[in-house]
Amino acid sequence: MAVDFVGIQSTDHLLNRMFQLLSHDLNVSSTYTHAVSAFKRTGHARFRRGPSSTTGDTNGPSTSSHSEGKSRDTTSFVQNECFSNKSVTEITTTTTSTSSSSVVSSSTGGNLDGSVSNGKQFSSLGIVAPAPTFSSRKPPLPSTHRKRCGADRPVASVHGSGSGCHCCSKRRKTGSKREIRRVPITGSKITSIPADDYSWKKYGEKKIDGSLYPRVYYKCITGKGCPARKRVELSADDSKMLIVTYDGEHRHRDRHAPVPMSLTGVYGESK
DNA sequence: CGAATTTGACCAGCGC
DNA sequence: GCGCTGGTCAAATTCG
Repeated sequence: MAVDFVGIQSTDHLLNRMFQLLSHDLNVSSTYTHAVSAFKRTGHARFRRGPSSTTGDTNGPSTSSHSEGKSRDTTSFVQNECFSNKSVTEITTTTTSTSSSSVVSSSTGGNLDGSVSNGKQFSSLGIVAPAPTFSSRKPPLPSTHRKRCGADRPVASVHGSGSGCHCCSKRRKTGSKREIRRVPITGSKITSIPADDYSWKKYGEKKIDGSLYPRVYYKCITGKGCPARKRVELSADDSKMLIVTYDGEHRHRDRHAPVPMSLTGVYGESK
């Protein structure tokens, strides 16, 4: 579905426009409104301040540089719906590739996602509302800042997978356990996101080529060093369905995080 | 101040 | 071999 954004001149305008389009599709008007409100008011770092030099940068995204060459990268968006435990279509596969054709295996009430933080975390999943890109953000990091894949590269400390450096283990692993679930978007309140069996921390979000919706990445923080990951995205062929892909196996005994749900998120991860 | 989230940048796998 | 793209990192930001 190609969306023509020509003529959109402000963030509000853009949001409204998106709202109109999406309301058509999803019939989520009230929820979306709610979401937008939340989006505007709450959450951490939802909006970033522009560079200090941008006093009164009402021009919005300085067309300039912001994404330019790499516009494909992350895009912020607004969540509109929450998810219900009911009728979760669970598609389980243990695959070796990335695609997701699959077979329905069961429906467990398993929740999908967002288990971590009372829905805050889910602010990102759902309807895409192209971000109010207010600033150009931080300047490029010095090349020396980044860890490099090489002999001197630290072993995946954050990932905790303990196997290889962070980047060497990040791509399309073949043979790794993968489970794909399709979950309907049926909720009515963005704050009533069901808890998952595990605690997850969002660590990234990416606009996927060919998809209207960004993909959100989570890592398991239930157990220290657990390599399990999951990705959440809206189904391309059915905007009312979410696709939750679990990657890797959990390496801990407890299914639930040993921390109060209110303390979800980064737990023990050091910077 | 710590926790949670956002998001630009980086990097390697993969397709052509 | 090169370019594209998905996956990840981590600084920046905001809120409780």
